[in-house]
Amino acid sequence: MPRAAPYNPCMSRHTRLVDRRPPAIFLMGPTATGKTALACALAERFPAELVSVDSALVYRGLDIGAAKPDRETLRRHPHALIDIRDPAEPYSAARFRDDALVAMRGITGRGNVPLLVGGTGLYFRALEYDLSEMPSADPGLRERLRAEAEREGWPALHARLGARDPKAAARIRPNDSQRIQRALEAMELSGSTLTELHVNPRGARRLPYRLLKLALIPRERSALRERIAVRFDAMLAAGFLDEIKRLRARADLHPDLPAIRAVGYRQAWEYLDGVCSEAAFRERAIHATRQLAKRQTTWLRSDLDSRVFDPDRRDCMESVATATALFLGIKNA
RNA sequence: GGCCAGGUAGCUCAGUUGGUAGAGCAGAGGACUGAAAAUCCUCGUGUCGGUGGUUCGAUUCCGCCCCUGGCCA
Repeated sequence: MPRAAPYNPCMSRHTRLVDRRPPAIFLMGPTATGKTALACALAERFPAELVSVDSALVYRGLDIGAAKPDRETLRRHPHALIDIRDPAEPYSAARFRDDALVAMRGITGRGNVPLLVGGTGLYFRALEYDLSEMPSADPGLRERLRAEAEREGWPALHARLGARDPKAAARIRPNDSQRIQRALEAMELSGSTLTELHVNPRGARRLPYRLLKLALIPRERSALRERIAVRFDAMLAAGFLDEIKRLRARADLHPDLPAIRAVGYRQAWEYLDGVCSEAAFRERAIHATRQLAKRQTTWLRSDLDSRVFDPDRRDCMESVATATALFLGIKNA
C-alpha cells in the first residue's frame, strides 16, 4: 500500500533552495480594498514592477468608473496591461496570459520582480496554471448560437451539448448561456468535445516563476460595503457620467460589449437610456459592485496556497512588506 | 374630526373562498478553461400593526385602538 509522504513544512524551504525560477508576486483582492496603494508602496520598497490583472482596466476610456489608477500614479508607478485595448475590442483570459508573460519576461530581464496586482480571478488562474489548447472566440458563430437560443431557449442548446458531450453537460447548468455557447462553439470549431479539449494537459506550461501569492480578504465585509458606496459617490462627483457620455457618443459601442458590461458602466448606460431613475442607477451600481466584490472573494477563498491578509487591519501594509522581504530574501527597508 | 385605501421577510409587494404564508430585489455561500467587472447554482419562521370577539381553529370574518397615505371638513 503506497503511502503519501507526510506534509513537511520544511519541504518548501528545501525546494526553494533548489528552485532556480525567478520570483514573481501576486497581489490579489476584491475591488476597493486598496490594492493599488499597496502595490505602489511595495514598488517603492522593493525592486518590483507592476502588471495589472484586471479585465476592465485593459480598456482605454474606462477610467473613473473602473477605479483605474490616476495619471500621476501611473506616471510614478507604470502598470503593464492597462489601456491596451479599445472598448470595442473584446479581450480574453488567453490573451491576458500571453501579454502578462511577455511583460513578466521584460521585468525579469531588467533584474526586477514582476508584481501582478488585480482582482480578476480567472486571469490569475489562467496565468498560473495555463489554459487548455482551444479555438478562440468566433463572433459570427456566437451570434448564430445566440439567435438559436432566442428561439429554442438555452436548455435546448444544453440538451444538444449533452448529446455529444454528456460530461460537459453534467457540469454546465441548462441556463448557463455563456458556458453552453462556449462549449458548442469550441466543439464546432475544433471537431472535438469540450471534455476532449480539456484533457490536453492543463498545467503543462505552468508559470515559470516561483510565486508569492498575497490575498487581501476583509475579515468582515461591512466596511468594504460602505467603502464601495462612498467610492461610487466620489466617482459620480469626479464626472463618471461625463465619461459614460463620451463613450456613448461613439456609434460603435453598445451594451453587449464586455467593456460596457463592466460594473457601473452597464447600469449607467441603462440610466442614460432612460430605463431607471438616477437614484435607482446609483443603488444598482453599488449593489453590482458589492456582488462583484463577493465573487472576487470567492475566487480568493478557493485558492488555498495564498497568504491571506486583512486590508482593514492597520498593520496590513507592514505584514505584506515583511512577507515580501522574506520571500525575496531582502532585508525589509 | 369624517370618509376611503393601506399596514405581511431588510425593501417593494402577492396570497390565504378561515387550517399560522411566497415572489422579486437586497443579503449570504458556492461554481468558474479565449466575454470573467461575465455567466450560473444554492439558501426564505416572518409577534402577517395591536387588542378583544365569533370559531374546533383567525394573518384571513367582525368590533375597538394605533400608524401611514389620500380626499373632505
